[in-house]
Amino acid sequence: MIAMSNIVGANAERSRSHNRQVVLGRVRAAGQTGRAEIARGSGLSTQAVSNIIADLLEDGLIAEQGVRAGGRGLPVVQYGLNPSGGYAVGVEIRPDAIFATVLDLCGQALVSERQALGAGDRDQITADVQALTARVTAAAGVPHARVLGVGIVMPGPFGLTGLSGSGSELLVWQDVTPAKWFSDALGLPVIVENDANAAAVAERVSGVAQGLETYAFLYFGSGLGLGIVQNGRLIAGAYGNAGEIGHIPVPSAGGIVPLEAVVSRLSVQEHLRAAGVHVASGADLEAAFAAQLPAMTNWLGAAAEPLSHALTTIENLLDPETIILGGAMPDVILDHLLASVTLAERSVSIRAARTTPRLMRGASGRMTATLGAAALVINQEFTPQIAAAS
Amino acid sequence: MIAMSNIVGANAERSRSHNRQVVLGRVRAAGQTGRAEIARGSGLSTQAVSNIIADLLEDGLIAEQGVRAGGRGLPVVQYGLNPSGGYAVGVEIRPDAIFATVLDLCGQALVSERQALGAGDRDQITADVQALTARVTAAAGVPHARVLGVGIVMPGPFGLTGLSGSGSELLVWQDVTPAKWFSDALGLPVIVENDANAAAVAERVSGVAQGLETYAFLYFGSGLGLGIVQNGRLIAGAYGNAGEIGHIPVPSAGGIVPLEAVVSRLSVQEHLRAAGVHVASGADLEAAFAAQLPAMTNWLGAAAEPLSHALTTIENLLDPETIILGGAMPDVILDHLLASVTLAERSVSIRAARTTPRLMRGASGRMTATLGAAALVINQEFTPQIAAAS
DNA sequence: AGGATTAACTCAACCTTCTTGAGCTATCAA
DNA sequence: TTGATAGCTCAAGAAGGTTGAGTTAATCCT
Repeated sequence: MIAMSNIVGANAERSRSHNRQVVLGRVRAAGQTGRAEIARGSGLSTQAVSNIIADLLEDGLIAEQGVRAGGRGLPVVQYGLNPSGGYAVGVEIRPDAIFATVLDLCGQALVSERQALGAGDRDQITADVQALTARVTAAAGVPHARVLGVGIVMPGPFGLTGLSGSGSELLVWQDVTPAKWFSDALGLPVIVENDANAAAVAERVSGVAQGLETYAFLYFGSGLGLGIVQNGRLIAGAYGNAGEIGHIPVPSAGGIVPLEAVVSRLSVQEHLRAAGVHVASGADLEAAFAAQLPAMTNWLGAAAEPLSHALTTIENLLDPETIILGGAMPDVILDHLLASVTLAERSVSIRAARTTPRLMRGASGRMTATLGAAALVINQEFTPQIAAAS
Repeated sequence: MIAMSNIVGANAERSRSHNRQVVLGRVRAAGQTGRAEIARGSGLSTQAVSNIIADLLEDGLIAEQGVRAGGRGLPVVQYGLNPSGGYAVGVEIRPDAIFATVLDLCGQALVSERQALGAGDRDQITADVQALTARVTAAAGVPHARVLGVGIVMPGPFGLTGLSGSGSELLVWQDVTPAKWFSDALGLPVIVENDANAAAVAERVSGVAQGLETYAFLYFGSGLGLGIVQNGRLIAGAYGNAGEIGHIPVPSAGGIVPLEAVVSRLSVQEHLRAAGVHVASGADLEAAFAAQLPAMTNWLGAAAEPLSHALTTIENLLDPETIILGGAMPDVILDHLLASVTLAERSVSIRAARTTPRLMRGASGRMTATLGAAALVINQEFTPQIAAAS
């Protein structure tokens, strides 16, 4: 009668899988660590950790990294992640092209490729994704058995919502679950997410959010999205469309507009076009910024206030450790926005013992969504699954 | 080196506890159900479910509720929650008084009491909470062994933040974890939350959010708070202060103000006071509304737009199944607000197949936070814990 | 009406995984 | 050199879920 989320019971096998991820997660978090330390931190017995370590060594996911003497007692045999123990493929499907990349277990990018997208029909896209996946794994010299999975990024929102039309290219997927579809086509586990969520996870796997469990990523795509991470997990919303921050109302020039009407790549492009400047690429934007074109300066000035309001809203609604800005916007422009916003003086994010800044720029650059697609897979290796919705 | 959330490894015992909660959760969700149905839904074997059912029967948490024939095969032996199998105490600490209530396992309130609060020092409060807890359980005739735990509600935000001063009475707790403190004092498991979060859970246990997994509760307290539930779990933020929606900037009368400056109980009280009307209680507010005092009408008119913007923000950031309005505000006023807001025409919450309204009024009335305190305990019985932060 | 089919549930043996406690070993401190 | 400390392994044990055969009570079909 009442729907229930797909929470699943535990058994010995699932416990082991869960514990494997717990152990792997602690190895990653610590950098280098020994059995006893993991056992203390995870609530498992030393013996259990020992057995799992043996498993992980055999699978090549971790490697012995010397011995730490330091204190009293038997020295610690240390283990760390083995970057070549597993790889993830990230695929980003944009309207005009597909990007793909390969990440190792430590989040290092090995190769990245781009392929123009022809007709937008589903079978063609599927074939292109298959071909590109094969190409990047071959180029990286990664054996198929070592590929942990494929992350795929498509712009949201998902399903039929009041925002459809802005995400219209998604309509071709509506009779099948994209993750299932691609998993069948590729013969690998597949995770599908929107660009903002992927970008958020990218920063956790190899960017400025390493070690953070709760934060938000404000992603400049065609519009504006927010990837929300709480306790290391993405907040999806009831229908997978959480984080559509582009549509929140903000004050601008005396009126109220959707945030992405004044803070987004499309918005700056239109602003420049109205002034007779045509920008197509990120380089064009960077040039316009460097030249201090009045249209660019105006746009930046107009963006600061609505952006500040959005940041205040994020801070007070989500209480993140930090907010990260990134995506398809040149770093210099992101830095300028970072410097020009006013962070609220009344906010739950003001605390004496802060260790991270309230606002940061993402480290992954323009490929952040593609990297994030792969990072979703890597991140899942470290994120225990029992009791989590799938 | 990198902090890690307290995710814990699984073992046989913890698996059993997890599975118990899964089974109990399914019994609750279904109302009445049999072993095989639970097994199918939970990924456990019939035998495992059978053993757990036997446990739950012995503990009195469920009871046999007849047999369902219907289809082919052996008729289903059905089980449902046994309301008298377990109870939860809810305590709400307000600046001037303490409220307490007892809820049975089905979320039914048995007794509620109030006690004036004298000096605000910690030991006095603790003694008062102890006394009141003993009083309500005695009044409800609940044996100590059947009390599952105590939920305690104190106004947020927690810790030292940029909002301190508004929640200054919390400062007395800062050298000790309140949950640990009260747990030691009461000899029972204790959950501490803020009022908005408790109210959100109250609606899930016995209000309009039954069966919902992802929603938000906009709580009128002294200020304004938002309880955010995702997949049946509260979103706390990095420091437990998520949902401080009162501080998000909204447009009002041409300017930008914090939401709770125009939409909150304090705001309406000040608005009326400025017009010479003194309101102290909810009944006073109701009278002012019934009398259609101009000050009240003005306030309602002025509240609609900022509230609408806040709702649009919630919808697009969190993609909830619904947003619930409730708390310390008379139902008639909440209903008026519900009717007067304009829900955005561009929102991820617009979908063809909606089964719940986008906006609802809470069912728990003015005691919602106290009930919610107890509901936190009840809710925990049904929420699997492995892999969840504590 | 009566056998076939279906589905829920139980029983008992088995399997996986974690825990426990004894024992070994390498380091530091006295 | 000896004792204390702490990491780690070994082997036995315990907890709990799974499996497959068997029982029971309905409906379906001839």
